[in-house]
Amino acid sequence: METRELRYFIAVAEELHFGRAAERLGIAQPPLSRAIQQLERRLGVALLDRNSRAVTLTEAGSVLLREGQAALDAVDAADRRTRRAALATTGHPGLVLVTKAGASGDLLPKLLDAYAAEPGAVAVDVLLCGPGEQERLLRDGRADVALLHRPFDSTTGFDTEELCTEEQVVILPAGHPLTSRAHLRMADVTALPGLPMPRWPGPDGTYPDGPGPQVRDQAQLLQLIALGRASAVLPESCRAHLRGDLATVPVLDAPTVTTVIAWPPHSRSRALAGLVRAATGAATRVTGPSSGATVLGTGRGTDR
Amino acid sequence: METRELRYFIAVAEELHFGRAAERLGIAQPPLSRAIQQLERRLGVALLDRNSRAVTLTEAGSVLLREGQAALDAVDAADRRTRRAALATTGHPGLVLVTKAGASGDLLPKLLDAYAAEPGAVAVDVLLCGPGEQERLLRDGRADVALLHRPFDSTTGFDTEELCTEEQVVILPAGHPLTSRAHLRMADVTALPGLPMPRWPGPDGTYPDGPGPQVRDQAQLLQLIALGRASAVLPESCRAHLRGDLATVPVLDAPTVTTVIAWPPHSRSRALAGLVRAATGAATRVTGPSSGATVLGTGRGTDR
DNA sequence: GGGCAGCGATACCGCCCCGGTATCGGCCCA
DNA sequence: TGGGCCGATACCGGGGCGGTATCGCTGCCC
Repeated sequence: METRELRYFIAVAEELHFGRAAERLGIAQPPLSRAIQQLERRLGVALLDRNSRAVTLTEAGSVLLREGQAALDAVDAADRRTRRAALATTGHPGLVLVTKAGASGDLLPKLLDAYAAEPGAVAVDVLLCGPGEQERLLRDGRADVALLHRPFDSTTGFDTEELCTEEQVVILPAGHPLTSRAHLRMADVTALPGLPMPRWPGPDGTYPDGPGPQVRDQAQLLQLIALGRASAVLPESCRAHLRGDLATVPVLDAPTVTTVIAWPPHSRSRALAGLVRAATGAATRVTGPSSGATVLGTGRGTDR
Repeated sequence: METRELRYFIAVAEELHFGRAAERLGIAQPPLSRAIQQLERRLGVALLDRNSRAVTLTEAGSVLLREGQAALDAVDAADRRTRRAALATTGHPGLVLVTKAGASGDLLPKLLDAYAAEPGAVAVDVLLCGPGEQERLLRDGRADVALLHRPFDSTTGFDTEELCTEEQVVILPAGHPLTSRAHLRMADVTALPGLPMPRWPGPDGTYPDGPGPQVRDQAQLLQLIALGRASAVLPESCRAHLRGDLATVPVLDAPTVTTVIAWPPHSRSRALAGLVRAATGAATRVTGPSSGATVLGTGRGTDR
């Protein structure tokens, strides 16, 4: 199976329309029809049902859609990481680290400084993105390593190393009555009158229905809170860079947030290994030597 | 980048010899040379150093070797799983479960029975393989789901669900002096005179240097132990089907073995989800409802 | 109900690219 | 210095890819 065939099939499977898929691919419709037929013939599998007037996926077709997307991501990753590895010897962007905008406020600079101080360190580009986008970037090679936050981000499919854990606090407008309290519970803050929790976009970029303002990043969120239009529960480290018109109160029963460093399990480059080592070192220095940073490697036993 | 180019490059990168790589690929050498040159030109990256008389990988080349192998595995997986999905509607092998030969003696039949009893269950093929092979099979689509045993198997890159945990025992020839002991420690069994631990093949199929007989599977191992040529530490569940000429003694400080069910994180087919559900159910019934089987899903939070 | 529009399939054609054979050029070794 | 090994180059033939033109089918609408 060639990647060209996969790209073609995925375009048709997503559009469910040969004409639009061909346009998206920048080719004419007849070669696309023929390519899909060839793919089906070579696989010996019907991928699409063409009851004229409607194209639908068969069971096998939806399997190929999911698996093919993963495969194309892997091919893209190979391309991008190879290019980056070549540039790293002469130019700059040796590694790309991705994290959510606004998160890990003080950990990230410490981590970067610690790695930069290592011998043989390469330049690290930092990529900031919205929630839920990191996994995709890591999978298709636009990033090499990510800072993820359990339990909000899924870490499945990646190697991870824990860096630190923290409690969460609720962010409120300065002067809000609840800011006088020493601590709160989730039940106190989930349905604050006039201060709904915001809505974040899903993986497809659309917003779920419901109350609360739509936000894309943390800056938007904080501004809305300062305006008295929303509230939010965030890891306590966000207090370090908070604006003066906001206040925080610990939330006792909010889930603990664990920051982990994550990377694709097969790509154990020298540069990446160094960054991970620097990260765990920096984290132990932040949180104290006895917490954070699990050291147990991922080595296979010599046994069964 | 086309999969043909990737296959060609990987062949050359592994052989480090254009002639042999071409032979392995079933083509002549000149088209192969040209294809690699085109690939390098299109990427704008030198992948190989040809100091006549020796071909070596550049830094970028070794990145492409690793990433390309992962990408080709993903493409192969897409191919195989699509074919299997199509056959499942009419024919037999709906899911392929892989586990190490000899392991999970009583859990596996319970799991299969529990799943077969579910409505809409598809046929499950069971594939037995040697240690360390399961991850590869899962990655390239020859299997859909695996039973892995931490800490021996690496679970990185997969979604997992814990099924059960067990202590380990040492397997000795019946009549060995130590069999009279109620329990032992690792220090007692690592260097038994005349009964060395066996050597298992590495990922590349070769055996590490050192003492001890070479074994490929559990049957070979048990026969060697019965002959008084080896000893081994295995999970206690292996006692269920042990031959009469072998004896076991618990090893108190051997690492606890956790059996997990693992699958590629992106392939959440209906059939697979059913099998995982049946597996966790069967495991809770085996180990008691309060242990085993973590229920916490991998869902992304709506928050960041 | 017949014309029409939309959509995928088919037919045919030209060109590029892949793979093959023959050969060259450099290097090590005898 | 000649021979052998190995990768690169030159050149050729065929298959496949992509393009245009057209067909066949099916709802829809006047």
